[in-house]
Amino acid sequence: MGKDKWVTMKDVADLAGVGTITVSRVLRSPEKVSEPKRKRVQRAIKELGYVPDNTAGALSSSKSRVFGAIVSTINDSVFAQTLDGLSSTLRSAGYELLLTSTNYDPGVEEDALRALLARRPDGIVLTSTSHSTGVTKLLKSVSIPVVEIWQLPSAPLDIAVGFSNFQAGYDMACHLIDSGRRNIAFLGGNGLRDERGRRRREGYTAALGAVGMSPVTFPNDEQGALSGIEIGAAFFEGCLSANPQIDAAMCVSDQVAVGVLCEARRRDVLVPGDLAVSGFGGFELAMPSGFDLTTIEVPGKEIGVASAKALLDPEAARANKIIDVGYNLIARGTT
Amino acid sequence: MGKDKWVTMKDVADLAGVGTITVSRVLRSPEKVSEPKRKRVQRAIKELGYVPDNTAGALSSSKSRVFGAIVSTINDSVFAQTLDGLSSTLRSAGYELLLTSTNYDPGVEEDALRALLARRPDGIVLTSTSHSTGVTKLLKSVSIPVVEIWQLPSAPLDIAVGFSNFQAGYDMACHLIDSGRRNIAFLGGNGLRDERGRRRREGYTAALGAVGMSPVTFPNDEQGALSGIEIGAAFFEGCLSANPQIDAAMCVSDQVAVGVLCEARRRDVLVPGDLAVSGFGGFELAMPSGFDLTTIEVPGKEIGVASAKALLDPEAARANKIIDVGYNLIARGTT
DNA sequence: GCTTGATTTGGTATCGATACCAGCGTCTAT
DNA sequence: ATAGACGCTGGTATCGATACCAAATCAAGC
Repeated sequence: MGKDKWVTMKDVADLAGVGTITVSRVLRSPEKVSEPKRKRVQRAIKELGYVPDNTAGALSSSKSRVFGAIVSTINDSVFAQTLDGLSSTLRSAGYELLLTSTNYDPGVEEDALRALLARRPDGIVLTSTSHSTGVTKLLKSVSIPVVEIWQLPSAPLDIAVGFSNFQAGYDMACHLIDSGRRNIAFLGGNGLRDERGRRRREGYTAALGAVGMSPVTFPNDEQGALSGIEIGAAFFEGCLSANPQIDAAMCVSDQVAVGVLCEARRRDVLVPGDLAVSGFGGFELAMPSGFDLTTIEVPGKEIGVASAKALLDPEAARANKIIDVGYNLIARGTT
Repeated sequence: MGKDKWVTMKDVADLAGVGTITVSRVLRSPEKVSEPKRKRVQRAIKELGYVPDNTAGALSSSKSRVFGAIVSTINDSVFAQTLDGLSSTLRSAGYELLLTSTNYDPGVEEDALRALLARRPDGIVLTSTSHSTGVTKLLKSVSIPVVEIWQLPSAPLDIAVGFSNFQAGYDMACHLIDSGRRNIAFLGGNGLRDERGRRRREGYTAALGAVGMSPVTFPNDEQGALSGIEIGAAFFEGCLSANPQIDAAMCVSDQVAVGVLCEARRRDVLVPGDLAVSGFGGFELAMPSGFDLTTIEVPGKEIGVASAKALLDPEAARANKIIDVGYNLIARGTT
């Protein structure tokens, strides 16, 4: 498998006839090196196929040029967009991303964080907002920027980028109420693990309360293990057949909403005539050429890009600590 | 902001009254340290809140305990599953994952690879299979395991984990032919960037050729910029209205298939009566409670897990170099 | 009691880059 | 002509952990 040894900076320096520090400068601050030497060093780098060792650089400069990210799951298109924005913005600034997922298990967050900190990252991105005391303590003892994303916490540890899930839930419920619905059920978002979904549900409850309506409860309300689309389908069994007065299904996600829509078609329930349906996320299938689903579109990629900027220039970001990227309620054919 | 200095191994050693090397051993090979000292060291670690510095460790042991991954895009549910499997398997073995995406731009692959190599990873995972000469040269000059995933190359650089997209396309086309379809169109997978989709299309062409049928071509066949669901919807404009004899739409992905299904409903085209539809990927919406879509289910997570195992034990994996995880053709209601 | 061998422990050099500081040459101002 | 300033360059110490080797400890066997 090729040679076992890496070319070092010294090799390059010797070939170019300069000191190692000059090679280092050519890479990190070329403007400080005279034209002829710079050219010579660059030629030597190319000739030897030199790839610098950033771990060594990190040790001596205590700047790792790496950022760490802890996400609840990669396997969700909205997070994926965020990671995409984060990773490409960081990379074009010469930084790398260390990725860890907790799979919605808060117990592993501290371990994951320790493992990340062991790489001495220049900053950290977290998706969850309620942390164990161990995690909070670790984060506070560290002097690097910490960015919490997606759910805006009331008191950010350092910097937060996202939007209010509560407000989004509130707005969507208002939209359904305004369009004449009177018996609105909320589907999903009751698992302990999905904090963001729970907030949306809370917003829904609050909006109903504000106009004197009360949430529709139904037995089959605990579907932790089901996938989004199955929750949507199961809704008809547990809820609609028992509570035929329900005229709107406000879903915690587009996936759940699509599950509802698929099952509605099978049962000849008219949407939006008999039942209004709304989603959350703004993913591809909600578009007019797909399900034409009323949903809340979240700027996932923008969250990633904004977080990256916050990491790269924490001082500027700390000026207003909370960066609200907002969301768009898009009313379409299903309501 | 907290304090600016990290606790070092020496601090722990001093508090516990041992040498630094003993602390190192407690962390890396506890069984080599006597019970009392081990306990003492562990208490000191806890008391000081010591977090080891792996960059320093990497430098002296030349083992970074980090693996690098270069993917075409994070923003695709199948890759996300793979990354999930990869990252969780690696993490439970004490390794971390450095993630980079190329956004399907082969031009950035070499840069991304150089950046990864600068972190001296213990191994690398790549999604694409056709690399530039620069990339190939770099990978060959390196003595770490290189795992190519998803598309199985004919001659792997080192280790490959995935399945044959060609064969999958072939099988699906056969399924459609066997169920009596005679005019089968292939949708998508014609972009230059999506190599895996192209292979599926090639399998389709080959299967048709084997029974003396020829591919259905249609004008609107170049939809590089459209999203999957839009390609599916556009199909009706560019193809079906002009070629009404078409009786099957074999789609490069589940997303495209869903686009076709949504539009078919709008136009009252009967599925599978007038038109058979098949997808690829086996994602959530293809399930019976969703679209009940005939599709090819790919074990995305398993690819991630198998790659992780290959990285962790390259010698074992090199025994058969190509690890075919296979796929499942699931015939459902749309064909 | 003393040797042998296994086990446990610590000192020191080392990994590859960068920080810091000193030295050199060139240029300008006096 | 000389002093001071500035741009460029290189030597050496350093970052924090681990490898390597040697020393110390302990148990068992004669």
